[in-house]
Amino acid sequence: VKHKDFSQSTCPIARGLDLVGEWWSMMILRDAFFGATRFDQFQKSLDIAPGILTRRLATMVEAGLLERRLYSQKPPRHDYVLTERGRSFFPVLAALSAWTEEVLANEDVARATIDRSTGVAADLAVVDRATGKVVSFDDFLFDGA
Amino acid sequence: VKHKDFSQSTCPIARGLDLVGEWWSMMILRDAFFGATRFDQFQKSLDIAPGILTRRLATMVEAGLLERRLYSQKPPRHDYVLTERGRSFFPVLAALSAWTEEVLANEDVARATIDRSTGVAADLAVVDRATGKVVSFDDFLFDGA
DNA sequence: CCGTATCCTCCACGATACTG
DNA sequence: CAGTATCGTGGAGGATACGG
Repeated sequence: VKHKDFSQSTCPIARGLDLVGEWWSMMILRDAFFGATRFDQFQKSLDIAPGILTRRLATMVEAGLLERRLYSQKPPRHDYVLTERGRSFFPVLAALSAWTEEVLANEDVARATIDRSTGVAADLAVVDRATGKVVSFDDFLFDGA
Repeated sequence: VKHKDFSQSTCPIARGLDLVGEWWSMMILRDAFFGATRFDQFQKSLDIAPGILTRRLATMVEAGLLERRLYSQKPPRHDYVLTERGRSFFPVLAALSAWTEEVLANEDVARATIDRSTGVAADLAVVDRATGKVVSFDDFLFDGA
């Protein structure tokens, strides 16, 4: 029996984490956004055990984030390419990356060690498409109340 | 010895996940954004075991996302309130929430089960503050290349 | 080069009982 | 109400060997 199963949850955050919440998933997506498609590209870049990479790749294909595309008949070889759904996850990763950089900017030690080239964006904001307004926690509070 | 320790990683995504990557962390943040501050508010809302809630709360305080604030001397009682760092995580959660709703909008069964009130935003976009442009994967590709 | 198979470890999480 | 204490488990992740 699975510990956490939120595939039936009504909360979009829980459902989202159900799809990409495993630790390596986001890292694999990051590499995919950077152009990786081959098994060993992911493997070397992430320094991940091959067995667990196989598993993560499989669940992500199942979740519709990646597509397994045959590029060689014999021996059978596959590319793992982002689906539309996977590509649409980009803003989330960008937001996370931007948040971390913002947070670490205040820590002297961390600043020197952060490699911006592995980040995806510098300074991001989330806006409401309808109004064009920046979505902040304070706005959220007002709207919600 | 810890399995995954990316506190020294140079990748902002890995570092970010190191701070909020545990499954319940984001759910706790969600509740905090919705106004929860007391132990049992989180506990009942999330239906989480008290022991693990204690641990998650402690690590999140340690990570600087929450602040433990004494509101009663005897017996000693605490509020868990968002720090500035915690509040600044809001856009990430908003982006994740928006992504999930977008993804599930195409699934008939899911559509009926999603409760928008537990999401944080209807239709969001992530933009670059400097240019005001919407951040998409395709733009990223062009900029990167 | 692209994985699969196997075995192992550890810790996040679950359940429950209990206390000031 | 606001937790602490204890015990148990499954699965994510690790290491390595092997195969087409």
